[in-house]
Amino acid sequence: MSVVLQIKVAAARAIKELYGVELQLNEVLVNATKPEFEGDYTVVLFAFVKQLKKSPDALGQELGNQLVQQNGHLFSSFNVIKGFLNLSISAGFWSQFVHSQYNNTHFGTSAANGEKVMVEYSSPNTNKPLHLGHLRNNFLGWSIATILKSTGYEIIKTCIVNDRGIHICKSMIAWQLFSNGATPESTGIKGDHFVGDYYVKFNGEYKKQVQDLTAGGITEEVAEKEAPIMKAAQQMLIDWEAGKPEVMELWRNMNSWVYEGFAATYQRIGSDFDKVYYESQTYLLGKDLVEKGLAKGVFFQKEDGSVWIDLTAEGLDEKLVRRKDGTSVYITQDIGLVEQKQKEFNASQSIYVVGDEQNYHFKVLKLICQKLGLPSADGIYHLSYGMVELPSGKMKSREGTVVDADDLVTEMVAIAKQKTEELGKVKDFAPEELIELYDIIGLGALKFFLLRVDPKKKMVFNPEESIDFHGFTGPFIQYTHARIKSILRKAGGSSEEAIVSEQQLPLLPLEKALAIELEQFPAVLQEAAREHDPSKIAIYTFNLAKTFSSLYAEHSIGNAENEEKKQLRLRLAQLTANVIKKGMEVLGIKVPERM
RNA sequence: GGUUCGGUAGCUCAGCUGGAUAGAGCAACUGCCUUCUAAGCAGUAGGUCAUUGGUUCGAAUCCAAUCCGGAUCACCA
Repeated sequence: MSVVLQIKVAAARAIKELYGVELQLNEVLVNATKPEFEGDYTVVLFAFVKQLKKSPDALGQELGNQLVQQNGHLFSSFNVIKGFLNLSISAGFWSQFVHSQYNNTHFGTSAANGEKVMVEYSSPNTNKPLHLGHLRNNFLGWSIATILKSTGYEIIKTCIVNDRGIHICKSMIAWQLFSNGATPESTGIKGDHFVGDYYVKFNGEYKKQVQDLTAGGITEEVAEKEAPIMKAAQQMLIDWEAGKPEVMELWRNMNSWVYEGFAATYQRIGSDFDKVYYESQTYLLGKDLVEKGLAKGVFFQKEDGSVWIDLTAEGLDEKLVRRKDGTSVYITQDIGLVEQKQKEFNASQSIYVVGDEQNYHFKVLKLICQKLGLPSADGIYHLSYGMVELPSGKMKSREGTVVDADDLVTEMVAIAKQKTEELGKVKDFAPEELIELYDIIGLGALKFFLLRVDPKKKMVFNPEESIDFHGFTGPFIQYTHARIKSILRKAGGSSEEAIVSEQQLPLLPLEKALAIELEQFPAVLQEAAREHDPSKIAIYTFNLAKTFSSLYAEHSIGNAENEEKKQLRLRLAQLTANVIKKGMEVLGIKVPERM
């Protein structure tokens, strides 16, 4: 049980005993004490003043006395200022905490709770390579899955690949027209980029054809429909749906090139999936659910035969679920996939990591599933995240302002190499160790940069300024970890025999600050899991590293004043390294032993 | 227009279940490497928390209105 929780419990009990008033734990407000005052944690009393008909000062004195008397192991003293009861936690408590946890590499994590959660993320299109937006998605998805895993959930990571539709046909047509049979192998271009190039070529040619047609006096609207290359793409989609052999073969070929490219990128950035769904195999799902919905009266049919759901009572619109020609729409597939996942995995929660532009879609999806009575409907959770924008605004593929994922990763690793070489601290590393280190640092900087921001918020990436390696960054935290490891190596680790004197030495302010922060890690991890928010971990881990750095600069750890201090500090350092490692691990970031 | 998310230091962001004098990082400036890694530490400077009103012991935080910006409201996916 965390210290904050212990304080709440103790305070609620004391108030009950003193005044006979029963309080809920969440009615007791406990904050960290401001540095200018004496104490570690503060109970805010104003809320009780009216209810208990006591002055804040009298209440504080009585409550403080009661708490210290009854919880001598926890509290050493208290003071009351205005309506704030400042409590000092006893030095013995913190030492005991450090000495009991320093070697616990699972500190903060929870045992399996038997609950199963699906996390769907990444969801690429097979007509273009991954870009910066996908990176945010992948890092978020992987991280939230790992956070949930470390708090006791069983995780199934999934990905739905958008491998069919008109956009795929566009790249296919362009390849037929312009490639002369070129392949990734023959050109040496990574498969996903190779196919993406033909998608771009399609758009270039399409634009040209529309211009030519409008120059001939046709309106733009008609020209867009009549452009031969667009008609060819549409015909190809029809042929694909009909299963025409040569189209299918081309489709399979081009997709296999893309998958090869994706696999390399995923491997590089550390994304992986337990189950991959392909839209080509799921796009017909959900058709029977339309019938079921009609029978249940959840859906209704219009005169032209199209099928709808009326969500006006929920403040939304009428939403189409089947076209008049009998083909299904996007959301119908998604409903079908909800049912499919439920059959396969029967998870209690299903998290979709998808951009906030689809907020409305997921609201509708969940509502429809609930109305259809699908058992997993209530477990649908849209982890909605904001776009990554450039200083000039949104990234636009048409304007060539998309930041490519592979390029960015390569650049980050190159910068990591350059900075490391400038510092010249790892000259004794073997070549392959250096390559690994540059990867760890470059990717660490990138992942931390994208995960340190609240997922809900859109964020800005400026390609002109490279991502920082100082301050609130991944490399700073990695560096802190490497320093601790260096100390521990030199000290030969802390000894197994704890040296704890009878009368606890008071902790120095920085030692105590570090202990307090370390003790909060399990609660932070829980909170990040509950709120689906990795940035909580990023911020916490950074602050922890900062506190350690202050201690490091102020007090010697390996050569402390005496043996007891030395053991305490070594163990504080070791616990800090463990927590940094775990915190970074759930963000998908590795920490080096040296850098 | 409806719905919805946001607006905090020059820049990027914390803080938002109401609590003490609003915090970091970057950029700027000042110190600190003959003792554990200076990718660091200590410090200075930088704020009308978009605006107005309300709720109350107390508001960046809650409510209302207004202004600004994004997303969305497809027989696209």
